[in-house]
Amino acid sequence: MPELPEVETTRRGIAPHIEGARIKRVVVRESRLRWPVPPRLRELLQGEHIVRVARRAKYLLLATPSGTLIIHLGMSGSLRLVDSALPPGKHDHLDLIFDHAALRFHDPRRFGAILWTEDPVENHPLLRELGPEPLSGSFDGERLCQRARNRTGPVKSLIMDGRVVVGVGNIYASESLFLAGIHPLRSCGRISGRRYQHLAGAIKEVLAAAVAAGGTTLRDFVREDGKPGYFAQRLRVYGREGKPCPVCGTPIKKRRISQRSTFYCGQCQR
DNA sequence: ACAGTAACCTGTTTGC
DNA sequence: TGCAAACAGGTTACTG
Repeated sequence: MPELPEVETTRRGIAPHIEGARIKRVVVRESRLRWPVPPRLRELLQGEHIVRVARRAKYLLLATPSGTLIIHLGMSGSLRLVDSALPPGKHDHLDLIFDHAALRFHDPRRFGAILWTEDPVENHPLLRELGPEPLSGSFDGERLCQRARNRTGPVKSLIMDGRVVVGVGNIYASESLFLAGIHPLRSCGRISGRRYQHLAGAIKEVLAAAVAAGGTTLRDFVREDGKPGYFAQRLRVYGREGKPCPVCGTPIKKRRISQRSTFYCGQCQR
């Protein structure tokens, strides 16, 4: 589910409600997520207050004075702000209960994660090797070009590699390549520097537009208030197999590239 | 060192 | 209609 725009949408939704708020209680109903929820999380968080809600790649970082709660939404996770009296539903695995509301973590597939660290969060093993933020100045065509050297394999895999650039998942990879006019199967080494600049620009453009629309809801992504994101209506190729390319009308193709469905226009993308 | 892929889960859709 | 297989937005850990 959630790629960078969905995680950023969630961050923006919850931050104003929980920054500065004190955690009254922690309820863990299911600790078997991607990794076990830390057994001592209740004691660690009880009475702490949230200093800041940040995001790195697809990780949400809830900073407290004693450490940082790291939340990943996996494929099917979402966070909602609810009345703490609202009875939990199926797959509502964890609540952080504040005075005025509860932050509720919901994740049917349990690929998500909730972790705790007391070290500087950027040193955490999961965050340490990550590439630049796509919407920051440290990501550009030159970086893509550099990381494409000595690399074989399709360009789609390059832009989905978190060590190259973070936040680009399966939907936005297809969308960015369409916008840049590059075929997803094109080999990394067979793309000019100029085209890599276009691609970097396309990634920024697509992600920024998706953030502005509140993310993409395909089936189960919801924002903190339970509403969907509206970028699905603006997808040009993803999920549109057989439908006309919005630019040239040629039917959109679908292929599997390293086990992931990939959508593109065989006419516009070379 | 790198690239490809199996594995982690549940729910929904597709195909026979 | 029913059942099984395929597939779904992510990422690590393994294999070769």
